[in-house]
Amino acid sequence: MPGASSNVVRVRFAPSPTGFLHVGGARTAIFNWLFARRHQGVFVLRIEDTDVERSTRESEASLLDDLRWLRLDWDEGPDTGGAAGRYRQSERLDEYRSQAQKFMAAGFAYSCFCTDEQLQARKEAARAAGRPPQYDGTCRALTEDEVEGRRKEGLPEAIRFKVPDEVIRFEDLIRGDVALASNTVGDFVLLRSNGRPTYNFAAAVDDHAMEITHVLRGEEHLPNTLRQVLIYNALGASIPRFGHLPLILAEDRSKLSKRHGAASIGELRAQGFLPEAVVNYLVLLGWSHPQGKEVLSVDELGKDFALERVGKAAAIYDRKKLLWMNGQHIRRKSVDALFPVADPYFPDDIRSIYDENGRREILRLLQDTIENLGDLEAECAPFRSPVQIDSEAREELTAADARPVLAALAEELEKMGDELTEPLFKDMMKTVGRSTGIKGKQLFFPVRAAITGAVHGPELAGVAAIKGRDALLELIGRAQGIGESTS
RNA sequence: GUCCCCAUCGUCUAGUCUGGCCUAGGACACCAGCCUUUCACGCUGGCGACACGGGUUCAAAUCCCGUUGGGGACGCCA
Repeated sequence: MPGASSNVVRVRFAPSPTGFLHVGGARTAIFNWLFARRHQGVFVLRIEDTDVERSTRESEASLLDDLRWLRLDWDEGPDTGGAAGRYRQSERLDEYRSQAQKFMAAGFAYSCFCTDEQLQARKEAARAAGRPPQYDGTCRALTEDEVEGRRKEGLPEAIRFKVPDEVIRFEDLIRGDVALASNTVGDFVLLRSNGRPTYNFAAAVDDHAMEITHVLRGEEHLPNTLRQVLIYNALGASIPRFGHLPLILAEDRSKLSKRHGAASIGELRAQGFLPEAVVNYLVLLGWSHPQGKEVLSVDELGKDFALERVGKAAAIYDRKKLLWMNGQHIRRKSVDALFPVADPYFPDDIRSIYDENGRREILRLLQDTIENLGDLEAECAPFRSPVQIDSEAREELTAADARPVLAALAEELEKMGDELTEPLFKDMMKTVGRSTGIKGKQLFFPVRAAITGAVHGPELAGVAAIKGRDALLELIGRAQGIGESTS
């Protein structure tokens, strides 16, 4: 595919399949995806599984799964094929090996036979002496004979890049002019002694082979960018544009990592966050809409997103605002659009009591109150069977006014046909109020307590209509029993 | 330790490039009130920041320098 260059924007998201997708990675993926969208470009998904020990196919599968859930569709990737053919680095080993050989031949790289122990010892010594713990170039000076000798001894052989002494300058899409001195890094490994490439080598070789035009990634990669540019130079290739995104930090201001609670996308999904809310929230960590809009649809984001409005300062991940954002998106959806995604979050007992229409009605009632779909579990309490009566509700049922109110309501219910609607229930309550002379909270609390088991909850008439006459009569009967036994 | 990056309300941010319109705007959270039979939703209001010190300038949140603070990177991890 080299040679097929054109002006299309090509970006990539290149996770390593060593764990779950987490908000930091997701944010990087989102920015790349949005950038591709905005420029009618190509979004490439590449799997960086060069670490044999830690990479797993399960992680890869869950990564793709989370990406799909976020609706970040890729144009080229491990499952789609594409111009580059292979999008897993483990399937591209021949590329890295042959490139490493070319570097050796051209004098850009050399063999290294240092052992882990030696490396470790020198690193500690350097640290103790207050020097940066970089590779000291021991094997750089090896003669051809010495190299041959070590090979014959069967020593493990790695290939290191001969870092030239120079200053790399480039215009970062987000941070502006960046100058990085190559003497801040030692001769780094290109090919491990097990024949696998390291991250920096594989990433640079692939970004070049896949004709990536813009590399958007977290700021922690700035030192890697230096190494990768050096490789690009050795390749004789022109470098892509780089943009280093500000980091997402945990509440304690350290880099957000797996230890920091529910920061994995999978968990957010399990808890009932909507993908559009997660995307919306994460984009706002570092980017702001030109008109200051906050609640945005994915389409709006795709239309208005631009790197120019991405800031440089790290941002702290705030779950409270994510929750608020999620509530906003839940409320924006029509019940019909929300139902398919919300339905799996109904607890099993509710599912067995109410059919699809029943659950849809419950959702309609709860849509304005919940912050995430996981709240459905708790908010469904009034609809469970049997209804649990909490202590506050119990107190209401033993109040003096409870007995006449409940009796009158039961009487009204007995008189009606079987179709109980919200307006009908409201009328009944009016009638009960008139006949008993009780009004306001004294009128409503006992009824609420009897039919929902709590003094707080969704709109009473709505609950009543969903439950229906027979269930109501039964609940009232039970409540009357409680009122009498305790009074 | 060395190198690099960053710096506006507790948090996300607008404003900074192109100094004056900034007695610094919005959002989350928090507090109060309203709405409501309740909780929530919603609405209204309140609290709350230009890290500090020097310059430059008629004028600085905005430009420059320093200090402090925070973060990241220094792997045969990515």
